[in-house]
Amino acid sequence: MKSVAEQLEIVRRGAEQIVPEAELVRKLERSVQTGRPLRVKYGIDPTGIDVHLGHTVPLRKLRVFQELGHRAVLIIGNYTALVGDPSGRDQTRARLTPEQVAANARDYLKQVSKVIHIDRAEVVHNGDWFGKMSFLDVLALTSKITVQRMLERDDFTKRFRAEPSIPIYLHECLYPLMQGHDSVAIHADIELGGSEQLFNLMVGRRLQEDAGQEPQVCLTLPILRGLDGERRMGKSLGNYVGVGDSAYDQFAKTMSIPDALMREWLTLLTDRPADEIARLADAQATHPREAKMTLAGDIVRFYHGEAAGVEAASEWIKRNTNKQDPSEIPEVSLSPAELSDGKMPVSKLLVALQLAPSNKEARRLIQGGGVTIGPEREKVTDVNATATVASGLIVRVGNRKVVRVRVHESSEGR
RNA sequence: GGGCAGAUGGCCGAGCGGCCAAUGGCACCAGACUGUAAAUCUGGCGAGGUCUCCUCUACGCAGGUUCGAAUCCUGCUCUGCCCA
Repeated sequence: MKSVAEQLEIVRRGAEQIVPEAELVRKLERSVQTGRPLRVKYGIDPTGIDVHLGHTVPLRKLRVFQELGHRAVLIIGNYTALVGDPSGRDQTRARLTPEQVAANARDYLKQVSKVIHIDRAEVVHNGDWFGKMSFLDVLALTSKITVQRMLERDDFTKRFRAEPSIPIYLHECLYPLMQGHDSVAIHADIELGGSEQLFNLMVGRRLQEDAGQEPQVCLTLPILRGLDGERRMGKSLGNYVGVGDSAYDQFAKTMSIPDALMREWLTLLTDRPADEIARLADAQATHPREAKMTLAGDIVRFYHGEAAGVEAASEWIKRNTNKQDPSEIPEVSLSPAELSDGKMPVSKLLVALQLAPSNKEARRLIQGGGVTIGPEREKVTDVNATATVASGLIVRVGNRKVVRVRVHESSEGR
């Protein structure tokens, strides 16, 4: 086991706040002396499907604790998911049905296992204890916190003060209590969370103290900003890189982030040491494109392995720097019945190939000069143009969407 | 329970009887530039068509007034504020 000082340094990396840090030191000291690992809690609510890089920031920290010999306790918030955490939101979350939650939870675990050592983690569902609570138990829990305290929460305050104010439902106020109670249930030593979670984490401390437990240390991590470099990474914002994305997608998406975001991503998503990150993030020392490729490579390697990282990089160069067609062009089948005399209007072709959502949109794309056809990349300029269509014909919209046509040989339905 | 205000396209937000598929901003798509970065510029941004024009659907829901409604009236649903 590493020394307290060493552990502290590793744990601190990228962390936003550790409250109170002195207690963390004490817990680590005791752990080193007794050889007993700390219980590090991280909870997720199975509300969506895609785990993205934003989620991996705390998950990576959890992994770090595992590698230092501590115990990861992963809480699947199957019960809290029914409430919906208001944190970091300015709106009420949609509530899910228990069936959806169960399905999501399974999916989550699979994805999460790409980041943490799942076989060494303790996985618990908070429905196990919340499902058994009586109304009296709930009342006891709610009597532990005042409305005033609840309103201290930044997001509640904002919603309360907004003009016109945004509704805050009572069940949302229960969320922090539930999350806090989880800490009591599992005897957490440390709880990880995004920086917007601080309030919830602190409630955990309070409830643990109340229950006669040693309160947990709260470790918050910055909220990762998404591809747009502005807003937090999120599925609903469409600015995310999923851990389940293909190697190429992860690479390409990472390459599209604003330069200003690189330092943040390097710090939170890679294991590179601080001095190296400083060098990579300095445009004088490293060409930003090279730095970004290093970052993208790191990310892809983590999820897809060494070979995939190299391949994604060369594919990216091929497509973007050299402006060539991708190595693998998806094929789309076309029935001969759609052709007349082996031809069809280009606008309809785009719709049939699902390169445009509607005929109208297809025409706009042609007008905009975004449509090219064939190996010579002949630009289609006439909205009413007709193309001779045969298997193997390559159709492009913009620089990203490319499709190869395949015309069925037989007109038999299949 | 009562009073007042509000609900408009992915979001914000104008319009307040015809010229409204609805000003503007954001987001998004395509083009130029480029490092698929940023910034900037151009065009587009409900759907269908025989596509310089026509048709359909749409301004919370359901009715009504009118030659004509996002705009007026009635009821309903939801939200905020105030009072009880």
